[in-house]
Amino acid sequence: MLLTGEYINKVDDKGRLMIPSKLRSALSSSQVVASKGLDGSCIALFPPDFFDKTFSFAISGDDGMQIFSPEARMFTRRFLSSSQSLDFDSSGRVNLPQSLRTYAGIDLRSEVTILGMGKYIEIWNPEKYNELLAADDVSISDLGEALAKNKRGV
Amino acid sequence: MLLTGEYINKVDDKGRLMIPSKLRSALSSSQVVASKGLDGSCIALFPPDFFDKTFSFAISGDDGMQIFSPEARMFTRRFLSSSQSLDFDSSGRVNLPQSLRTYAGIDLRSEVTILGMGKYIEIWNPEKYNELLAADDVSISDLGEALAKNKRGV
DNA sequence: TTTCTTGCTCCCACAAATTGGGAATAGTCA
DNA sequence: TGACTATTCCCAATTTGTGGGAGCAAGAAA
Repeated sequence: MLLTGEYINKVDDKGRLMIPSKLRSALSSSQVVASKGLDGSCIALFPPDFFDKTFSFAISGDDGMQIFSPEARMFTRRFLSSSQSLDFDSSGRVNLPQSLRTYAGIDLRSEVTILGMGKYIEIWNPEKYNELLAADDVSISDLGEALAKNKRGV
Repeated sequence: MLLTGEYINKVDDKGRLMIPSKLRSALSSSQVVASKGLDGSCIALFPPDFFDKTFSFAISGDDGMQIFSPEARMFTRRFLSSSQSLDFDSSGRVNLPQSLRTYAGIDLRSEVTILGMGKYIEIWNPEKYNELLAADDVSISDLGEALAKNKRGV
């Protein structure tokens, strides 16, 4: 099921964040893998099976040869090493690790923007998120048109 | 069946909006997908199959490779992440998510303009809608002529 | 003009989601 | 080793969401 919707929630004073129930039920898993986001300073949460399928090529690869690839090693260092799996507590909250919170600029007791990105979730400091949107002011319509064209071309 | 007509309805104090029965019956579905509108700050409601066909290319697909496209990620963030599917309740109401209401400037207990847009529905803050119309005062006839010419050209 | 039907609004009750706090466990430092 | 701090887990209270129903209004038919 697709993860969609935009939500604003607050990190509590223990570093816990409530994941909205709509996202939780779309996840159909009591775990997520948290890591640095691919764009800018945010936190990404992946369903475990999607994470494995999508990123594990960098470390394993069927033949195990990726260990001789400098790019794969760098990707691992910059991205995979920051990832860890998190469990939901009985109220649907996850404990965001200190290191990722620092990376994303998310303090205790602060608000965050939670984005359903289809296959995964992004968690943003609201100000940083707005900066990202403002930095790139192509209209939604133009962006979609370009993408659709590109897709047809491929 | 085409979605047509212009209606004024009121959002109730729980954020629910009655969709006029003419639009509901033209939809022939007990669900819609709500998202940010493509022009300006409004809410768009799409029949689910139309939405999937038209927009979800950026997030669906089992290969997950779109996750490595920065453009696809940006499109997802700006447009798809705001989308959620909504069910009609037994009285023909849908619950407009807080984030979309904020985006469109629609408060609880306020009036909205509902537009049948052929394949989909737009929901506007009436003032913003009037501003849009006023800002772009090309005649309907000229608009139609330009569109028709464009179509032939392609 | 009256009656009937359908759509709409408002209100209430139940269910689920969310929040906050407290107890227990694990970890750290002196 | 003991005390202190941090972390995890769980429970209870509150808030919010959801669905249903009654009543009103508007329009159609007789």
